[in-house]
Amino acid sequence: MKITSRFTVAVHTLLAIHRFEGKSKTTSEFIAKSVNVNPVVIRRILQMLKNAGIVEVRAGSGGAELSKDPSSVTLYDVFKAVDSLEGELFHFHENPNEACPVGKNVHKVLDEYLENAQKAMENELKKTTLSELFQKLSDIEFPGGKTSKNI
Amino acid sequence: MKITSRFTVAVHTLLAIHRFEGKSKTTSEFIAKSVNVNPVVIRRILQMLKNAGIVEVRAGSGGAELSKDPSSVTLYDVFKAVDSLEGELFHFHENPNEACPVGKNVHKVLDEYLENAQKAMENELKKTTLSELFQKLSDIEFPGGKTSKNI
DNA sequence: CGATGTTGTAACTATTGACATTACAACACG
DNA sequence: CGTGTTGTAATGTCAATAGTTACAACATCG
Repeated sequence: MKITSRFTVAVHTLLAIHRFEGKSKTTSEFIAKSVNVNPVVIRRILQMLKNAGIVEVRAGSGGAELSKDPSSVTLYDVFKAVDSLEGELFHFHENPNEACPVGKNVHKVLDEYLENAQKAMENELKKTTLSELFQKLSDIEFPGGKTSKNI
Repeated sequence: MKITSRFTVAVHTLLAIHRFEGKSKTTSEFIAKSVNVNPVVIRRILQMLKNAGIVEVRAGSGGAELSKDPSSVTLYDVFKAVDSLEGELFHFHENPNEACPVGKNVHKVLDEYLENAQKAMENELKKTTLSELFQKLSDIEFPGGKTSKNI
């Protein structure tokens, strides 16, 4: 029914990695405290982000960092990395009756529109990059912009 | 993770009600056979569609029919009627740590973008009306258009 | 090189929500 | 009135997420 919280946890994780870069070692435990979930959940998500080439994770020594320019990573990339809808956002009932003219054709009638709806959502996510999010967090934290990294 | 199959079942139901109008009594059992689910599932969905003012259901005598002009009912209306996301498509982790600058502000940073993504999807669904779907089903069933109702 | 802290991952549990199913009272209409 | 249907509650089943424990593999520091 809803999209997993993995997605927002992943974004939260990336925000934390950036925010505390050079300030704290961003271990799974550290991030877990900020998100308020079990560290294993963070490790699992870090793995998915790693597989998507978005972060580097240091086994042993601990901590994670971005492995891409944040202006080249969109919310969509993060979404795809962790929330594998395996393609489909909408969930079709499995076995419509092929002997019925409606059951036989529902897919042909509907699929196109459902696809478009999903794509509209995904395209919207593609509009936002991590660097925008970092900037926004910074703006919220330091309204004057004094301590912003971007001066 | 995914959107309930209730949505596609509901559309299927509406297609069936229209397709068999005047030809068969569209009881929950009849529709259930086309969709291939339990009749109770159809009754529940018919209730939700009724509450949304989209259909009339005849208790006792049986059957259901559209109570609105199909050109005024969009996929979005159906979606809202049966798949109560209670607002949110995306699912936020519950209790981010307020003591952490990231945990304290994730919502402020992210909400706007998530909302926009959901709205993009919903707006896409608003573009399609039931009458378009009926027409499309008819076109698929009767490619020549001979038996189409719209001659 | 060994102690320490961390990741990577498996295994198990708890919880949640959708859907299936059974059952039956309320109801409409011939 | 009898039949077939809806409306709805109660219960069962199943899949997926997330929580938790546990531990081997690994990196780094002293």
